[in-house]
Amino acid sequence: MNNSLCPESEISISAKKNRMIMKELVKGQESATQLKVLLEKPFGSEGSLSCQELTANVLRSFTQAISIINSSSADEVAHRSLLNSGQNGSPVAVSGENRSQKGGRGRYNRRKSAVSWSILSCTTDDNHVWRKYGQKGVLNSEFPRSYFRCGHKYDQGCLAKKQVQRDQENSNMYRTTYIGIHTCNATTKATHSATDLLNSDHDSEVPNVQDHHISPPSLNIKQTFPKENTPSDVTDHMLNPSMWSALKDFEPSNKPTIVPLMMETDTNNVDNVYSSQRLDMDFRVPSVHFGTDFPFDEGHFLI
DNA sequence: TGAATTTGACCTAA
DNA sequence: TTAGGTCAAATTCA
Repeated sequence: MNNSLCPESEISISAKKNRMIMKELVKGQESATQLKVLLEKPFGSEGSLSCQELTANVLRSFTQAISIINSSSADEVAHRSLLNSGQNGSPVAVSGENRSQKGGRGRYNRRKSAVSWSILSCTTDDNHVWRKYGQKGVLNSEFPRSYFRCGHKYDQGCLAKKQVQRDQENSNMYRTTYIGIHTCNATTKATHSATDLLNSDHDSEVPNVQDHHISPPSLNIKQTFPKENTPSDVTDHMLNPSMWSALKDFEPSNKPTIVPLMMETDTNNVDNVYSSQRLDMDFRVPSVHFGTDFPFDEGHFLI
């Protein structure tokens, strides 16, 4: 079996992924624009889509874009793993194997081995089907943390998970941490959203924000990469700067221009965050790692 | 009655 | 030792 990749195929796949990423980002932009229009309307005005639906669309577009970006990374890691396994490949402990006989429970791998990012939002809807598998109280937080796995874990082997917790500072908001990438191809709306589940707590006095439209939608997305991903690993899969140039130049009718704003970078260069402040929305775009030849000194985008 | 959620016990990593 | 994450039996829901 030949593991080597044809350079032409790589270019083709990369171009295709770039188009897919662009498509998702444009969809997110359109939803965000609709959201802006909706917010500027007098309260109670009818809209084609609700605030929550638009927020979910924006989130889904970015999630999909992240998935596409990181699928390249995952492919590369898997490829490297394959190559390395022939030399010094050591078996990785998998949850469920070598379990102790005590209650059928055993060791799980708690290492942060998948890409993760968190968002702060007034809704937890993201058009994925989630199954709740646990809830725990968290130290120094009055709100419990709920644990969800993808509803397609067993039928499609999707390992995506998320953790949802009410924000300590603003109990109307939910801090959702996504762990791992959806490998399932279904984005069917869950019959019961995570928000519903969280709001179903009997002792909860926080109203259901989905029903009351209390606060303007706010998304705060912060993406982190596993520590195994060195900066060089990450930059191997960065977006081509030309794509961002194209994105910057993309200006459909009635759509605001994308403008680079400020960039937040931490010292490890594995947890970069790009954000934008626009209108009354604090809207953070999942971090994307650029090469040193990236044309912008600043990396936030006004959508 | 099957599917989904809740919840306490169990386990790992720090 | 302990906080956080997961399991799985019990419970609830449709």
